[in-house]
Amino acid sequence: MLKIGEFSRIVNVPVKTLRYYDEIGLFKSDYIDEQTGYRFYSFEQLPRLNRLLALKDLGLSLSQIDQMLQEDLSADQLRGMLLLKQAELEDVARDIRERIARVDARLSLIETEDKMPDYEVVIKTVDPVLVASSQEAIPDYETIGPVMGRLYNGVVAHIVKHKGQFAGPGITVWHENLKAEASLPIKKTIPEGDDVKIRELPGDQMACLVHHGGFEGFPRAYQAGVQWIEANGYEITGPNREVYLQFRPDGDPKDYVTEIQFPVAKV
Amino acid sequence: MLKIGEFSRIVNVPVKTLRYYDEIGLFKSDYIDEQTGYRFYSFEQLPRLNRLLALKDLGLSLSQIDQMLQEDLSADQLRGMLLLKQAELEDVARDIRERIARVDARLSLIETEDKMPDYEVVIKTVDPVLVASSQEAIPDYETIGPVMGRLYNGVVAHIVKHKGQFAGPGITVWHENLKAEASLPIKKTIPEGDDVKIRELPGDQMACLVHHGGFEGFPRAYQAGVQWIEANGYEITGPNREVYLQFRPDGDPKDYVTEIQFPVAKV
DNA sequence: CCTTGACTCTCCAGTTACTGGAAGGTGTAT
DNA sequence: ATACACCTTCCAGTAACTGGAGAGTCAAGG
Repeated sequence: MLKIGEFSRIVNVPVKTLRYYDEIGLFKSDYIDEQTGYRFYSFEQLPRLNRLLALKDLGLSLSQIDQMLQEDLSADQLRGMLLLKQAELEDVARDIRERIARVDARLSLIETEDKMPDYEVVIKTVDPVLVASSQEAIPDYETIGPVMGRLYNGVVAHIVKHKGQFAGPGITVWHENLKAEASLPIKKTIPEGDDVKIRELPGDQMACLVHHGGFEGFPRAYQAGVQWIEANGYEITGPNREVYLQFRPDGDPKDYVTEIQFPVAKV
Repeated sequence: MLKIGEFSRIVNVPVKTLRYYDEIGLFKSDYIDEQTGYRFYSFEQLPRLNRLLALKDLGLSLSQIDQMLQEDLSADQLRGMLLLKQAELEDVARDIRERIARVDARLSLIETEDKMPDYEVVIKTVDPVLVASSQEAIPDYETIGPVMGRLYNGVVAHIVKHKGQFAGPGITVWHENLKAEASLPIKKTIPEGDDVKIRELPGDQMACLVHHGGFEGFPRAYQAGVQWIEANGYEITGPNREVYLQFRPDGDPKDYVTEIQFPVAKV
């Protein structure tokens, strides 16, 4: 019989930890002196503790270990739990690799610009949203402003006409060949019009960045977004969007806030 | 101004989390209605939150992020923190890889034996220990018993003669060519004898396994140890040891408990 | 004007696997 | 007798939330 300190030295597990395992019932002392409360351990307990430690080394949680230490588990059950853990570890490993890549990307940005990047890109999952929208190809860059104004005015008019309820800020979806889809989220569906369609913008994983200020700053923001996507091993999988979080046609462009979203997937 | 729920939807961060960040002072709401206690957020706060989220994506802790969000950090300081994090992530990645290897090894053991292995190997750091020891080459396997008996008796006699204090169970160190060193830990140093030397067994990282029963079972235990060491990417770096945790010459061999230790290093 | 339902608030508890410390009892060597 | 190491229990703290209770707020619909 060994006192807790002696046992601790043999198995190289802190006394506190042994007491903790005792408390949660994972590894009980062999015998407790009723007078003093001293815990005593025996050599017969070594195999169980060693198995416990080996399983802990695999990264299993204490409650999983508790299960695996039950005597009556079949080899198949053991295999199952280990396979599960294996998959989990692979996930974590991938995660860490991606993290390292992101740190590397940020470090090289700091090297070139000598400060934190101007735009922060975050990946988030965007929910599907019901919108009324109208689209049109933009002939050239100068006409973006007027055409967008016309499109949004048309959609607003259509929603108002059918007593629809607005549900959020405007979203422009940029299809190929400079075709812009001006959409406004609505709470419930309403009839379609000649130009105004009702549809659901699909939810997706998006790389998002926020631009503060007028539209003249968009090219730099887009560039930052595309750069990040490339550096972090994603690829663009569909039309990108602009969400006009803060915008009024008569407001000061300095106050505009726009979120630019690119649907992405890991390469 | 946005209520917490609206803001939460835009940034895709749970309301609870925003309140938590507010509480710890990492990301305060812009304004709080004194009447109702409602938190209000503004679009101007988006950049800070996005930077926060981006840094969180790198795996930084909230307190590290808090530091990095200070305005007055130089590019060098930022670089330093990121480099630190990078190194830390590399460590974690290595750790995970080793863990995966251990899980794989155990899975293949289960495949072949259809149950948990008989011997559990754990890596632990063994402290240096002061011993009195005596060594001798063993001519062949049959004579191990008598020779070891003679060696240990000699060491015991020497320690008793010099009034040394025993400090733990006997340890046999197996040097090359079947040379056995019978050592007994002592509390304080004592004079050496003709055959009995005083020395410190070095501390080391050891792969350890515990064998219950008589010495006839040692070959299987050794085999299990060596197998594990190979399968888990370690190599043996010195003479292995046997620690006789429970042993009496006149006892029942079934009750013997021996720990076999191999000094190892990652390949 | 009242009700309903969606939001919001604060406060408390729980999560994991321990770790540290305080206050007090025990065992052994000098 | 007295150090001193060792043992006990109990409480608090860690990181980053998450869940729930109980109560107050707000806007829309009947």
